[in-house]
Amino acid sequence: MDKRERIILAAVEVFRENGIEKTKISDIVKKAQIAQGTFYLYFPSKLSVMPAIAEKMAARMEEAIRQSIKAEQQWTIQLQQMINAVFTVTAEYRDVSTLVYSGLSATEHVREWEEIYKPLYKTVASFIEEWERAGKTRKTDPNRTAKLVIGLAESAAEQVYLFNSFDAEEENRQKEAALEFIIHALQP
Amino acid sequence: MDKRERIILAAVEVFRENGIEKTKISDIVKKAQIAQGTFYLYFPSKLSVMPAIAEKMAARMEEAIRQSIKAEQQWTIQLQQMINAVFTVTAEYRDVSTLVYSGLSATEHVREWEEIYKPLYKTVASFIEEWERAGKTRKTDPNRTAKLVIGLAESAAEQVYLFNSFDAEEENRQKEAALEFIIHALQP
Amino acid sequence: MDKRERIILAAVEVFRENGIEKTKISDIVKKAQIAQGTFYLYFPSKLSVMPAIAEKMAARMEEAIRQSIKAEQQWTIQLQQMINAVFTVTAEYRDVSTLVYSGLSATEHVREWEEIYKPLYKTVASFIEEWERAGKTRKTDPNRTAKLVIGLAESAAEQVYLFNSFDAEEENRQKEAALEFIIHALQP
Amino acid sequence: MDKRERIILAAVEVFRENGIEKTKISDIVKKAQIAQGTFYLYFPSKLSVMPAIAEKMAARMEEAIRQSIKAEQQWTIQLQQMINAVFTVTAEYRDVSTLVYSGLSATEHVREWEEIYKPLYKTVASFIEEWERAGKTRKTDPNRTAKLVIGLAESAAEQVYLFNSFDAEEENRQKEAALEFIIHALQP
DNA sequence: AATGAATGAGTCTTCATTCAT
DNA sequence: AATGAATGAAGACTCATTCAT
Repeated sequence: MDKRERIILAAVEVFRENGIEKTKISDIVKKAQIAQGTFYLYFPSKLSVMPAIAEKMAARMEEAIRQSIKAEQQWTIQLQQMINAVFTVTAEYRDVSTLVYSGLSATEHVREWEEIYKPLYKTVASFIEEWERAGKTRKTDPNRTAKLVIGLAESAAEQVYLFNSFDAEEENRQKEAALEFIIHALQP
Repeated sequence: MDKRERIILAAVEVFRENGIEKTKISDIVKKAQIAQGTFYLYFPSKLSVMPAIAEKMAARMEEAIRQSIKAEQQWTIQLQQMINAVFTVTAEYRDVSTLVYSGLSATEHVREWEEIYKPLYKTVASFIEEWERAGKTRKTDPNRTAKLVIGLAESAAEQVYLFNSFDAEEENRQKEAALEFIIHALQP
Repeated sequence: MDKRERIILAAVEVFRENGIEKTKISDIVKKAQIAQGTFYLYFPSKLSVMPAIAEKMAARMEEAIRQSIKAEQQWTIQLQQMINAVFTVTAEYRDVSTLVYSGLSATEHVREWEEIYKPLYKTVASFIEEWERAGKTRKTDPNRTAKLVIGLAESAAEQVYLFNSFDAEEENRQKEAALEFIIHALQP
Repeated sequence: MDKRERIILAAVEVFRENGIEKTKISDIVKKAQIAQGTFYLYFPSKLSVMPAIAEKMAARMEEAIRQSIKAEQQWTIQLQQMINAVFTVTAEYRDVSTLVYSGLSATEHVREWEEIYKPLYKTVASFIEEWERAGKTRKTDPNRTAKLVIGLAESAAEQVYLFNSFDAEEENRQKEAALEFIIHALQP
């Protein structure tokens, strides 16, 4: 596999296991099964892997949303799928998501964040637009609303995954609460 | 000023300037104008300053909310004040809020997070409870809703302060969007 | 152009720009526009390029002296030409001359130094011999004197080129002083 | 002893033993009997010790000259003492002198070179001035002549110490040749 | 309680060298 | 002969932590 890809995947794993602070580049290369020096052919530092991880995470979320939603479904079902997707990917990247976030803001990469999230926002916005056009939900600025929805869902997911030792029941209650919250927020 | 206090304030500044990763204890003590060794009289490590920062931030938010809200106001006005407070404190702590968040999660301090946020959540929950009891808003689990509301407001605020060079107009539009979103989410 | 030649020329440039210590083989090959591995087909190490550079430099100096001096000229004019030649080539190789010098001495290539300078010394010595034989200058050991003369001229040149931002006036004064110094040193 | 001093002395020894290229900072600190990190409290890099060494060397030479010369001696004896001093110190710092020289030029410290040599030049110039005033030697620009004299003496010394395995006889012949050369160069 | 020079283990980072193409 | 991606040993450098003052 492509070395760059290997590094990113390994970094995600290692960051998750040890946290950013405690992660050594030597850990990453060990997991990626490449030589120490090879890392520096692709990334200049530990933190510079962050944008690449964020990109993967956002892409994953965008894809998860797009794939799980079917055109013929009710909008509330579609919204539910959306929330499920956000929860799933957030779970997958748990700890890491926050770390990535702070890893980005700690560097000069903040600007890239928006760029990275753009496709995700766009996909969600287009669904919301569709709902509004069909009169299912109230008129809003779909782009702004998309950001709010994703922000809310992520925040809800993080509250579950970050602070509670995993608890499927709690996870479901949180999903439901978020769903209900957003449904009410959007319905006409 | 009290040395502990000086350290916390200095840490906030330095974390903001350099990010957690790149912040050295020597940076903090330099900014705090104390000796290297003195740091250890108050904190055992760089990250252990985090809970103290988070505490300050959450307390300020809680206080800002409590102080800006008056009992006789309409619930939507109260909600608006709430959002204003969240935006104000998030702005004040901008980047740092994320850093604190991940700084906490990177260590064993995660548990403290909930403890720290509890008063804030409680205050907001009590307002929501009030609204629900008065029939202004629909019945929910006030505690869970409080978390969703704060999570949404923080997320909305971060989107403004982190990525856009400051823009008062945009800030207002974002506040308004969040307000409207939550009003619809909560109204009966 | 011949790759070996390209490497030598590139090395001179890079050594001058960065100094020996900071020069990487990767810098040399980049400047020479050849592949990293190609370097090793011609030289076993960075420092082993030194003798080749020194050789070029000494050869140029020797040639410059031989070509600029005409048999029928007065000995003082011949000496002046000699000094001019040393100054010209030293300027051309400025800093590098010192670097080469120390680059050679830093390794086991020291022995080669004398070998390399031998033709230059020999040429100068033969002129001095000629002057002495003709009774123009006092009797000395021509070989030893040749080394002193070249050493003095080089040292004088380095003082001009290394430390002063270029200054034609100063250059001339220095040449003149060196000339006068040597004339007095040699005249009967 | 002062740590900075310890580092400089150790560096001279180690540079001499291994050459600059092969010298590790760990070697220097080992010889200086200080911790690795302590080095960086005084010098930012290996090469930045160079100016300090050069300073010591120049100071040593200046002092050796000043101390070995007595006012009542003949000027030729004084000159001889001068040459002896240059030879002695050059021998003491042999290899190192060239390395220091190139170490300086390899960095941005070239400018410092003149600053460092200034006292030495000044001392020699004042002797030459004295000789000229007393009518012992011909009128010149004493400062420029001082540089030529030192340059010649150093160059002569290096030719002995750098390339020949030590040979007392050769050393004396070289000293004598240099002395005679300069005497002729300066006498009226 | 406060200091800050000194420490050295722990990492990062470089870069000469190799080797499959 | 030429290439240049990959290697990993070697060293540079950092920085949390200590402790004598």
